[in-house]
Amino acid sequence: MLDLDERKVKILKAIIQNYLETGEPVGSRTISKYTDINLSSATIRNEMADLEEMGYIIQPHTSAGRIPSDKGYRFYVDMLMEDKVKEVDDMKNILLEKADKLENLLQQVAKLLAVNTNYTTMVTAPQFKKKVKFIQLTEIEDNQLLVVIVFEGNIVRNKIVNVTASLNKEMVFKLNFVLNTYLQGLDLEEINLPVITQMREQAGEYQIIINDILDAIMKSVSEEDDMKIFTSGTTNILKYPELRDNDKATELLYTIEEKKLLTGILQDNMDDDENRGIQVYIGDETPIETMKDCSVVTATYEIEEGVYGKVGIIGPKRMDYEKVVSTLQSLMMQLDEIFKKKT
Amino acid sequence: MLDLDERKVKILKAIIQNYLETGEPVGSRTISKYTDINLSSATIRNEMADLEEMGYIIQPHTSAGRIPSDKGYRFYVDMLMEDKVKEVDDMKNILLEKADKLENLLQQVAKLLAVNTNYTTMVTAPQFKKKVKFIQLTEIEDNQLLVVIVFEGNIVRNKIVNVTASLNKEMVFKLNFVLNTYLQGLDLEEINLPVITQMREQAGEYQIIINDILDAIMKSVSEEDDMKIFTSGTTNILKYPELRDNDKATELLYTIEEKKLLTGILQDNMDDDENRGIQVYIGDETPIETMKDCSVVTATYEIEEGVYGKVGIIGPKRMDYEKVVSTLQSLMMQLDEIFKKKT
DNA sequence: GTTAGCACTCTCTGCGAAAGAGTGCTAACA
DNA sequence: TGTTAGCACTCTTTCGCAGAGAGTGCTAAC
Repeated sequence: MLDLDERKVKILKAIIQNYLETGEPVGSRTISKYTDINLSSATIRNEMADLEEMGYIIQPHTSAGRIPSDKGYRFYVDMLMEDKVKEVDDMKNILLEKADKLENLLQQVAKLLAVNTNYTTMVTAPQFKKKVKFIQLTEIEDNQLLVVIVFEGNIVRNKIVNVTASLNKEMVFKLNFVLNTYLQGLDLEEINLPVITQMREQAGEYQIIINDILDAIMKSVSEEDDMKIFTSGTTNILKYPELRDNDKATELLYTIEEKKLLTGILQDNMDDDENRGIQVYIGDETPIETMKDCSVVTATYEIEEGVYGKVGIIGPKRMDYEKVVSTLQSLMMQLDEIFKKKT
Repeated sequence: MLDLDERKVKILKAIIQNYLETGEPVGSRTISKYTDINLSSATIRNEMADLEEMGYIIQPHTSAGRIPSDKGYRFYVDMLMEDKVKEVDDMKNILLEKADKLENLLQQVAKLLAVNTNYTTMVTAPQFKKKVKFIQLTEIEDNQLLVVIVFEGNIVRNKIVNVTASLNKEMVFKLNFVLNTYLQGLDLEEINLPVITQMREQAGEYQIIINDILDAIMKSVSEEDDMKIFTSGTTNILKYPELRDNDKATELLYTIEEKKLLTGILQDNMDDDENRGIQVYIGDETPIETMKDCSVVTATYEIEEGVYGKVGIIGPKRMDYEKVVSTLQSLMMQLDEIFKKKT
């Protein structure tokens, strides 16, 4: 990687930056004229030939300028990017105003990011810890039970359960008591057969219902758990001619609509401690086939100790990495503040 | 409208059907050869000239065949369509399996329809009656209150409220009692100042919290109420060359992504009794500007007495109206069954 | 090591010719 | 009088080709 002398680096940087702006292949003349590198186009040409041989840039055809290769972008992202510390519009206020419910907040985050960056964005809901805080049963009809479950972190889920037996207050009271006694503080994984058997015994005559309720609990979690992903700015993709072409755009849009297909890149290595920062996937580096012509930048946010979600931005390979990265950094900080305040 | 003799009608129908299939302008020769109308192309040409003059068909340019005008489509939809009573794949079973929660069910409906028709689909959540069935407060932290509201029709909403005062069991109990006494059975519109004042008086020292809670109730309704719309098959639009072109596709996709923009066509005249059936909007007839080159077919479903939602299908003007209409009809019947069973 | 110069390559644009499709009109036919 | 065959005409689409433009690689000179 360090086989580049200073001049080559300068030229490479100039090529990439120019290409990021224009999206057109960059010729030697452009570099020699419009940068502070005072060399003739011929010299630049020689250097460019070298850079191409080394794989940092590519010539679409013989008589065109050069465009960065994936390797070139990689080098740029790793070594050349300057930290634009410019404070991005602070979104915090807008976010706090609009969003009281987590879902809405995340949707808003996606939208704000999309508007700010002009790329497509995606946000996953955090994978909350499934520790039961308490459970509350309420009778709503003679044979219908409303089950409200509050998990650690104040995640609330509710579900209506139809029971076969006819209900009465005593029964509901007892069930409430039993359920809470046994399940409070338990992780979902900890609700195993021994616990269930014990509860059954305690419940006495009502034990048939216990099953129904446990079912509901499990379902209500796994259901939402199948990865809620919020997206925004889908159509931004069509703003970039290199993606708009052919059927690539269609495939891409389809991938984004079928949100499940995005998990590949958003779930990727959430547990790996190293990958908590900002990650950049360039072209082929992406785990998602249909995004081979794109770059994706992801970041991890933390809602509270140990509860993570991800934010991602999808754009053309020539995306404005600096802006995207700094915007994400800024966003992460602001989200941190929001969540800390909330707790 | 009845200025068309039988032969003209036959020819018009042939033109439209052919165009629906191919998407290409239809020439006189095609009609004379590939239909059971035994006339020479010359005769057909004469008739076509007439039809054009009357506004049913259009010539994109002098030496091209004819394509239907909006008026032509309208005539076709109103007069010529045959009821394909063919039973469409019964979706009921798939639906019942997959969807226990209303939201999921509606999302599934959208998806199924999209897959079945190859068009873009949208489904609105039903506008439920906002009659309070009961309210339940639970203390989850020292200064946090979980408010669960169940509305008529077993729609459940929950919200966490931060209160300034520190809570205790007595307080929560009393508030629960007061709220339920006063609000049960009330429509949200009926919660007016007198009621609120009375409640305040009853609540005594806790009256500050009452406001917070009422706020939460109102918010939790209006929030979800801002029209949940589910869409699916967005990218299907790109399958039709006449829409794929230019920036029209982009605009369309944008309209669909910004689901709020769809309310124009989905909320339209829900109260009008006449419009409960299946409605077809052709080209300019649509209330949504960006869909001028599309046709939209909507249908109204009824979840229970007086609670309606809409289903819509967006496609090119040359959409397969017969199939779409019959699919929707079949879907409506199946939804009816599902909802009746549920209640 | 740098640069000027030049031949070379490739793409893009515009243009005209040719092909193809379909029409409208006229004249003949039943 | 309605239907049809025939033909000239119009318009689009396709193709090839020439010329312009952009950029290169190489060579030779500085």
